[in-house]
Amino acid sequence: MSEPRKLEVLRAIVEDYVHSREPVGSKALVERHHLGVSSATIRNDMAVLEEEGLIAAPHTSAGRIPTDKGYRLFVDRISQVKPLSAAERRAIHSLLEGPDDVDDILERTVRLLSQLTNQVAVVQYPHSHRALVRHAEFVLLAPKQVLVVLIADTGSVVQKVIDAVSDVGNEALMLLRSRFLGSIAGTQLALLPQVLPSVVALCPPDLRALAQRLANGLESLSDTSREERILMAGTANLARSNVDFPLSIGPVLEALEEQVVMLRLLSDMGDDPRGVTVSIGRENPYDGLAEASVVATGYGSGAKVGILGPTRMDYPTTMAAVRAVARYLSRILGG
Amino acid sequence: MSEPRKLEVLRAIVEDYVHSREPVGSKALVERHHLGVSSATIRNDMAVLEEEGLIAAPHTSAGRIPTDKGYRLFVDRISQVKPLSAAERRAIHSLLEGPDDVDDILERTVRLLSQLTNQVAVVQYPHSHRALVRHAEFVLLAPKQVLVVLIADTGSVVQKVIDAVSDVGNEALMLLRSRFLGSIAGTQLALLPQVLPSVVALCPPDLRALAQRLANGLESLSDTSREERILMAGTANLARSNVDFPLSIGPVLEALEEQVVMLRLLSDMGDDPRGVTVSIGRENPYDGLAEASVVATGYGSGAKVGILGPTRMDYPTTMAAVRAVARYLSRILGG
DNA sequence: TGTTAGCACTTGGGCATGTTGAGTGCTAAG
DNA sequence: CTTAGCACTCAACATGCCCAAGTGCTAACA
Repeated sequence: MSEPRKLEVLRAIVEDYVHSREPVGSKALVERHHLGVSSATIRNDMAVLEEEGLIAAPHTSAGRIPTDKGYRLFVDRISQVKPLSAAERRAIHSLLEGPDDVDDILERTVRLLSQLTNQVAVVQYPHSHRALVRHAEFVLLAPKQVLVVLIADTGSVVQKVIDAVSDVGNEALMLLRSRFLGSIAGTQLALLPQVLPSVVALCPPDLRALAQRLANGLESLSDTSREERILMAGTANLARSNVDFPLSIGPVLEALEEQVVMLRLLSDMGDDPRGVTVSIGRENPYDGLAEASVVATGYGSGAKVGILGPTRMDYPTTMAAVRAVARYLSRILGG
Repeated sequence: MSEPRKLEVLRAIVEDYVHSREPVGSKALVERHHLGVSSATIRNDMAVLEEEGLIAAPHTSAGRIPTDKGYRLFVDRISQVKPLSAAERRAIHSLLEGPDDVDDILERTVRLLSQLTNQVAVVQYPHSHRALVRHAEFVLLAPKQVLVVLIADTGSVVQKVIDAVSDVGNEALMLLRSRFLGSIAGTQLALLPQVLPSVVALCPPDLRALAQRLANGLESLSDTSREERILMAGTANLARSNVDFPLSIGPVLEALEEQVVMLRLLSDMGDDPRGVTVSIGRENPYDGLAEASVVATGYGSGAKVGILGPTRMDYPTTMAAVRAVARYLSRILGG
C-alpha cells in the first residue's frame, strides 16, 4: 500500500469527520473523494491506520474517527493552510481602523477571532518588559493614602494604592515625585528593581520611610507578571458547537476562568515565530481540556493569541485565521 | 380549602422541586412534609394552584413543577431569608482583609459569590459620577500622540490616547496641563462637560486646537458610561447545575458576554435599597434568559451585584448570600 | 504484490409492542 | 371540607425484531 495514499485517506477521514461529526466509513469515503481505488482497498488502508493508532472505531461496525495522534499527523504533515476569504480579510483589516487604545484593540481582536473561527478566542496582554518609564505620579487620596501611577511609553497605565505609616504632606510628595522621576524616566520597567534602591537611599532621612513605600509600589507595578492577563470571547461557541455532541463543557469553562491555567497553557506552547502551534486533546497539560485543542501563536513581543475548541475542528481554516490575526495584531501594536 | 395551606403546598412544591429536580406529586408531598392532610386533599389544592397558573404538569400523569408565576409568589410572599452558615460568614469576612484595590476586591467578590451560590456571579463596577477630579496628566507618547490620564479621588484611573493634528511640544503640554488642572481639580467628573469649554476658550489661540482635543479626551474619560463594566465568575457552574437538565446554556453565555445586555438587565431591576430584587424566567427582558433568574441588589452608591442561575434555584439561600455580600461590599468600599 | 469483488458477520439505531408505576381526576361517603 | 377508593393516562423502561452500515476475510485478478 502506498504511503502517499495512506496519508490521503487519513486526510479524507479527518476532513469528512470534521464536517459531518459522524464516524466515516470506507464506502462513503470513496464516494466523496475521488481516490482512484475501491472501498475494499480503503478498508485495508484503514486497518493499517488503525493499527498505527491514527484512527479508531467507536464500536465494531461503525466508521472510523481520528485519534489525537491522527489529528497530530494531519496538522503536522498533511494540512495546507487555507487562504482566507475576501470577507475575512476585510474583517481583519477593519481592525486597523479605530482608536489605537490597546484595550480596545485586544477587545476587538478576540471578538473578531471568535467570530472567524466559531471558537473561543483568547489573547494575552502584550508583554511590556521592554517598555520604558514615561511618567510616574503620586496622588494623595487621603492623609495616609497615596495612589501610585506608573505610565509606560507604550501607553500602558498601571496604578496602585499604598498606605503610609504617618500623614503625608503634599510638598513632600511632590519632592519625592521629581526625585523619582529624574532617576527612572526612560529606564526599562524591568530594571526598576535595580534602580529604585539608590533613589531611596539618596532621599532625606525624614522622607525615607515614605520613599521606600513608594518605591515598593512602583516596583510591584513594574512587575510584568501583574500584566499577565488574558482576554477572551466567544464562550457561547462552546455550547453551540457541541449541541449534539456533548463534549463536557464544564471543565473547559473552568479552565478558561482560571487565568493561571490558560496562561500556563499558552506559554507552554512553543513559540515558532513563523507558524502557529497546535496542542491537541490529551497533549494539553490540563485534564479538563482532554477533548479540546488549542491553536495559538505569538504576536508582537512574544505574547500569545489563539483559540480553543473541540479536537474535532477545522484546523486548516482555524490556523489560517489565527495566523492572520496575529500578523495584523503585530503590525498594529508595532511588534 | 384554606389559603394558608395552599401557600404551604406551593412552598413545599418549590422546595422539593428545587431539591430533586423532578416533578413532585401529591403523595411524595405528604410524605416529605407533615402537612396534616391526605394526598387527595393535596391533589385538590394542586388543581387550584394549577388553575391559577402557579404550577404546571409537564404531562398528564406526572407531578407538578412551579411556573415562573409560582416562583414569583414563592419569592414575594413565602420564602424567608435563610441565615448564612458560620462558614459562609467567615468566608465573607475574609473579604475585608487584603489590599483595598477596587479591582482586587471586586474580583474576589465575584469569586466568593459564585462559590457561595453555585451560580454565575456578576458585579458592576462602582459608580463614580460623584467622584471628584484629583489629578490630570498629559503624557507625550509620540510627536503627535498624547496620553490623557484622569485620576479621581476614589482611586480610579482612566486613560486614553489621543492624536494631535500637528507636533506637540512638551512645554505647551505642561502649560495646558496646569491650566486644565487649575480649573478642574476638585470638580465632579459629571460636571466636566460644563467646565471644560471655558478652559479651552481661555487658552492662547495657537494652542486652542490641541486644548480642544485634550478637553474632548478628558470629557470622554469622565463619561461614566465608560466605567459601566461588569465582572463575572463561575460560568462553569452553568454547565454543572444543568448536567442532567439541559437548560440551553448557549443563549445564557451569549447574554453574559454581551456586557450591554447584562448592564441593561441589572439596571432595569429595581433598586430596593433594603432587599434584593429577583427577576424570574420570562420576566427577564432578554429572551436567552427565559429559563434563568437573576438575583441582584445594589451596593455602595448604586452599582449592582448579583447572580444568575436557572429558574430552579434555591432562592432563600441565594438571596441571603447576595444580600450579605452586598452589605460587606458597601462597607468596604464605603457606600 | 497490490487491488478488487464478494460475502459472512457484527452491531447500533429505529420501530413496534408490551408492561409498569407514578400520578391524576372524579365520585361518593364520612 | 376532607378522605378513601378507583378508573384512567402516560412517560419511562424493557423486549424483540429488523435493517443498514460497516467491517474483516478470502479468493480471484492484474
